Amino acid sequence: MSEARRASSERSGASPRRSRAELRTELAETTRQNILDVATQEFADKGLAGARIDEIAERTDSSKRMIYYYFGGKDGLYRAVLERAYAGIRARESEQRFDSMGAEEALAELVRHTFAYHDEHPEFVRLVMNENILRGANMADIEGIKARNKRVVATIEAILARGVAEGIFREGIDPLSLHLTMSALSFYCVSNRYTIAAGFGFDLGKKAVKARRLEDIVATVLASVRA
Amino acid sequence: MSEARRASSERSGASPRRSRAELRTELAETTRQNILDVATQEFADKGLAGARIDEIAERTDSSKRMIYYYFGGKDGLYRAVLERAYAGIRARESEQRFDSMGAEEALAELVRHTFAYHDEHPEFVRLVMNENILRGANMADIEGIKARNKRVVATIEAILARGVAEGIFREGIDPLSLHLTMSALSFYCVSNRYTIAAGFGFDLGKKAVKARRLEDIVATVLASVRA
Amino acid sequence: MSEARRASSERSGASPRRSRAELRTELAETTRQNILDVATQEFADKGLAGARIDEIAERTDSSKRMIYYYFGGKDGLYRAVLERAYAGIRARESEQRFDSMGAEEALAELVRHTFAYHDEHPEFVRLVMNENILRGANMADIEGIKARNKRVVATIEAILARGVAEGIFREGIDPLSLHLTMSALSFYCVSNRYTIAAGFGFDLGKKAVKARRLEDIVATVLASVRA
Amino acid sequence: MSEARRASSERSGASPRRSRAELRTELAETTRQNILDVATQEFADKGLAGARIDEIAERTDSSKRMIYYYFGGKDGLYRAVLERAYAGIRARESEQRFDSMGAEEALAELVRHTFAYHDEHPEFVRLVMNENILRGANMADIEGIKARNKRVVATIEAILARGVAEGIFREGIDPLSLHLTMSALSFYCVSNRYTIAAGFGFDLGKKAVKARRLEDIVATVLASVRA
DNA sequence: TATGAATGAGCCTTCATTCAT
DNA sequence: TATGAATGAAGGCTCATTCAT
Repeated sequence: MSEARRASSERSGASPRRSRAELRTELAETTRQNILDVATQEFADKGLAGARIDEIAERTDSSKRMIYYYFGGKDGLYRAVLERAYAGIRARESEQRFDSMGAEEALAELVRHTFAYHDEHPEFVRLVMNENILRGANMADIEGIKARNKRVVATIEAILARGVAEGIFREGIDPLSLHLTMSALSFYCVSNRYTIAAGFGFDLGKKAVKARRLEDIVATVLASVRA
Repeated sequence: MSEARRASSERSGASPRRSRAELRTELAETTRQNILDVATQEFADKGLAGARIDEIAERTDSSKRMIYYYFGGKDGLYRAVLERAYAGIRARESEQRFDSMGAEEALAELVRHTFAYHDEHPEFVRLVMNENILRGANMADIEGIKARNKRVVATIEAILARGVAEGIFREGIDPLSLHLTMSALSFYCVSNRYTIAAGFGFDLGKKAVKARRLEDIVATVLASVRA
Repeated sequence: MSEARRASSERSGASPRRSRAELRTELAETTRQNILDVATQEFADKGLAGARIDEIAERTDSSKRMIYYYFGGKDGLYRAVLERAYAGIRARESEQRFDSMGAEEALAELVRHTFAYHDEHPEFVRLVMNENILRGANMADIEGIKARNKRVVATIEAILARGVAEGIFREGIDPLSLHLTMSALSFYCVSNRYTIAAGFGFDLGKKAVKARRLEDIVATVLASVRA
Repeated sequence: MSEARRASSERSGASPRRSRAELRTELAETTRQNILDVATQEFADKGLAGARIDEIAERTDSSKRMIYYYFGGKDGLYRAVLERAYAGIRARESEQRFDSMGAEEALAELVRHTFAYHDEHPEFVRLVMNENILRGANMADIEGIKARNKRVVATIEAILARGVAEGIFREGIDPLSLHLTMSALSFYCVSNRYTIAAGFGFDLGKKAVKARRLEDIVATVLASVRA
């Protein structure tokens, strides 16, 4: 049993008896996820145009035929990868709760969380970069993305409202604009890591460098909203 | 007369008499620049892997063979394009003078200038995105890039110092970190325009939207340095 | 049915039932051999640099793509061709038995056999010529070639020993040197056929001319070893 | 002044006064010879198909244009190279005199001379190999080659006749066949040097190995004619 | 479902050769 | 005569995709 399949089994638990149909479905799902895992790495690494179906297939536990069987082709696979990547960030963010904190603390936490997500998921960042290279050609196919984003903006809006009520935030701040600021500052640290390193000798891959930068980002965001 | 050739003629002036060798050299330079112009668009549009030599050649005033004659191959052409793109931003920034303004005004101007450069040169932004996809593989070949960046950081440092002297800026602000903030906020508006549009229904391609966003960015940067 | 496929069928015999995998493997082997057949002719005809992959592919029962699938590229194909050519001469020579004859008769037979092999396999001769033009760049990759040659030299050594025992051969003859003499005289008749024809009006392609030349070669070799 | 041109000047002597036309002719001849020198190396090294006009031009004291001016193209250059190579061996052999020696000594000398020429002119050997790969396509264009060869055969014939008169050689030996034997044994040591080295671990590039082989060849040839 | 074999279109590159000054 | 620039044809190779068993 391959590592991927074992991991999948554990994930799904080892319920003693399942029907054949169930097992088949689970196997198929395992195969799908395994392909998506590999494809995510490849597309994130080299972009859509640079990735190779053959290479993806080879690093998979299954075969090239399965890619076509499950995803129809390279583009379909890419779309599935992109969709799952967006689903990932959605899942995570929905877990977060900022209601119990003060507005400033909540906003700082949100910045830290945003930064961390980008930092821990460079493959997501790189997929988004690639999708922008493609001028967002596949974004329409992704369901629920606007809904999720609205929730994020609403979260920010709520925090801003609390801050205004607390008398510590300015009024009239556009929550979407603030979201873009937070995203831009987080995204850029990952997306442009290599040209920054080459251009400034400033390596954002290093933990300490990253931590310092994060604190500057938090300070910047907070400063931008303070009354 | 193609745009490229006209540009070249203007560049060289209209000196009444030139030697054969000079004319030949100029013609060659015209060809080179024309190829670079087209290649810049293509690489910016589709990335290194996605661009097609055939397509570049076709849109050129010369032929595919000339690309190999002057640039050795696809990679060589890409490197030349990247290098010229960085040379462009360097040339422009060196023209700027902020000495005559007050610190706050100077910083605001610098932000606006940075934003404008990115906005007016999406091909530069996209080339940098692509180069980051390639993990900066070709950055080492670009001369003078660190020197230019040091100058930019020095400019910021000077403004910060003036602001501290004027009593309006905080002390201890890292000029490189501030530069990254300014760059990130400007870069992101161009680089992630498409996923932002699809994800938020927020079109940063529109003039008014862009202007509003710029003012938020200026405000954010200023807020981050104020005493 | 193409010649290559028929040959393959005969080789594999006509066992009534085979598994799918076996059939697939056999089909693949047929394709491989067919490509090698055609490529052998082309490389022998025009050398490595002069041969054209397109032309080879066209004369094949399969396609250009398959050449890359099985052999990786032009060089890989050339190496496979060279290896099979050497394997061919090895297979044939191992069949020969000279033990039952007198030493002189055995040596004469060996010369005739060597001559005949070169005569009947001009493509082998021309491949070896080409490989020498390449300064033996691909010889290292060919397995078993030294072992085979040692056997050939050992055969000669045995014949020489018998001849000495019979009192008809001189002592102290180097078997490798004698092998080179036999090879040179045989090889040259094929390798230099065209310049000999043009230079002397002496056509070694004609049967009678060839036969006369062979007898001179046999006589020369025998004379060189006689006591 | 390039090395080649200087060498040429010295060769032609430094006669105090020459007309412009003479000088121009000499310069042209120098250019021609320089191109031929370089082309000989390249064609001998890589064969007609493997040699590159660009590379030849680059290693020349003049330019690519001159190759086309003087030789019409790649094929014309190749033919000129081949012709000059044959002219070279002709020039050298005509210097030889064997009349003053005994028949056996003369024959041995002729063998040694033949061997030495091949050994010292591997580029000639390799050009002939290549020409045979081309099936002698360019041999018809070479003038005087048959005449030269007749002279060589006549020389052998004369030596054989003397040997018969001396009572030491057999009657009825075909001088052309003997010439082929001598040529084959000499040619093969150079032409097949690389496959011999790889196949037998026997390096005919080494002086001592070569000398031993030469003595075997001399012995073989003499044995083949002895009464 | 799964696998190795096969495919055709198209990509990057190179070549011998000619042009323009 | 000489030189750098230019060219079209073709060469080697790779890609995403489909077939056959």
